[in-house]
Amino acid sequence: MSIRTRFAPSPTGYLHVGGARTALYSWLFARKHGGVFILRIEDTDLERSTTESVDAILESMAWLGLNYDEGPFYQTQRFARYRAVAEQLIQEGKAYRCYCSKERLEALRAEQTANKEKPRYDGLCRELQGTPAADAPAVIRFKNPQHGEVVIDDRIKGRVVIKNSELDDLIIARSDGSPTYNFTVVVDDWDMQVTHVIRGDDHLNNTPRQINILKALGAEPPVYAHVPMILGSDGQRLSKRHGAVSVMQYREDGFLPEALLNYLVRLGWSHGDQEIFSMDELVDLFDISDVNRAASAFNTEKLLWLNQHYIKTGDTAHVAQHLAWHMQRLNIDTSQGPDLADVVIAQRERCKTLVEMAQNSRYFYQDFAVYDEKAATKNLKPEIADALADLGGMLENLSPWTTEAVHQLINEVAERHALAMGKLAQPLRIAVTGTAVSPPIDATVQLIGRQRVLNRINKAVQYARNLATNPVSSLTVKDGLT
RNA sequence: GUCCCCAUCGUCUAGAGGCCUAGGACACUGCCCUUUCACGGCGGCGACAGGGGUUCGAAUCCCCUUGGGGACGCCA
Repeated sequence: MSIRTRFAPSPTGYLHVGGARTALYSWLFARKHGGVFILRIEDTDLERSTTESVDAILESMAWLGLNYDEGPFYQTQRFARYRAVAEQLIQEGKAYRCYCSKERLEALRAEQTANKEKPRYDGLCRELQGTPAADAPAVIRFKNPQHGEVVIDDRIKGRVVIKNSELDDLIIARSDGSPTYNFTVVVDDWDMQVTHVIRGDDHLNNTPRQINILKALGAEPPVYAHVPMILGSDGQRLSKRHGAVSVMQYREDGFLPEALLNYLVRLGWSHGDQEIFSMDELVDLFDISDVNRAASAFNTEKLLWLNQHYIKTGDTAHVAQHLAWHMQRLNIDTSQGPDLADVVIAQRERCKTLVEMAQNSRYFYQDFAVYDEKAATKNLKPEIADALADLGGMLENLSPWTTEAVHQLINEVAERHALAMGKLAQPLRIAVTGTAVSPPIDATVQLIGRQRVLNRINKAVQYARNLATNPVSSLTVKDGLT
């Protein structure tokens, strides 16, 4: 029998990193065994489910590259099926209608809590004889076994035993007829022939109930693997106050999907000392039973390091493609200027995120109106004006326009003016980029292009000379640059 | 409160009784490289939660304590 796994998010929000990791583990496990990966949308909570959330989840999965073989299936489209199974359970005496009011249940819970007991349904309607008014509102409860125990041979947690006396008769259908989570999961995993349920360990407690229902249906329970949760950097449950938690937020913050994936897979799983994994390697090396049992804290610093690694070593065209998305978000038109792949090559060693790269690459495509004040004051002094002007003149006729030629020219001009390389390079950097930080100056000049460089040098010469007579008002370049 | 799960550097982890005076990675930090910022190279700092057992020998097995996390809904 071939392996079938599923990822079953509820569309009540975006896809967060914990869900993404669970999806990744399920996906990897299916791929490793040549199995099937199913996507199922658990939208039975009509109040909180939204189509926006569905879209966000689908978009996140696509961005991560976690493709599914079947689905997405929507539980809201399977209500008839759940209803039929619930009726069948009633017919077989394995479930019953419960007429207890919410008020009664609340009072029961309050009493049990006061007595320091675990709040549970007391089974009042379990043995109810005869039917109250036909239209009396009723929920359907599953008749959970009252004795014995349930054994889960979890692939991650190991053997977990729960006494049936700890469980109660859970509601499988609400009074409006809609099915509840623990029931839909069971019916779906059964119908979809899921062989391995890989999910967050917050569901470990639900598992014995689900196994009991499965058994009542005469179904063979799947193999379970409960993956530990991801905590925030402070060891607390991950939430918005920890910063980014949604997959799409990481996209917006300038992360590459392969970096996020690599980070997530290593959170709770490892293969010796190896840190960097390609997806192909993961499909080969990953095994769900190697996942750690303990929860782990999300650490953005390490993600950043991985991101930079992939920016630095990835295929430039690939990185450029992702960079283009960010350039567009910053409204930077990249049609007039250097090839983005060349910008990636120039910038890749000094950026941890693509947002950083995009922001620091503006000057390749757009003119700037002001200099970084500190840098300009320090470097664009009157005494450098002549050398800069000289360099501008030389650049005007430089041929060929290559990084090497630019480099050589800067050296020559520096020498002619008795300046150390850096004494000319830094003013030039401010002149052409407006800031004190950029890729190597020769490559920067080459990429910006001759015309823009000449214009900017002219402005800088003006600025530097002006500084001598009017140090305060000349802090900005008034006319702007072309 | 009851039940369930968990416990190695700040963080992610290696470790499946002797190979461990506990290894790697991120972060931090010292030096080198260097036209800026970086990249890179070589070092440093830094952990087996505590207590009992079992054993010739325990980070590794067992028990207790402590500390985290989860579940206990007509949410999923």
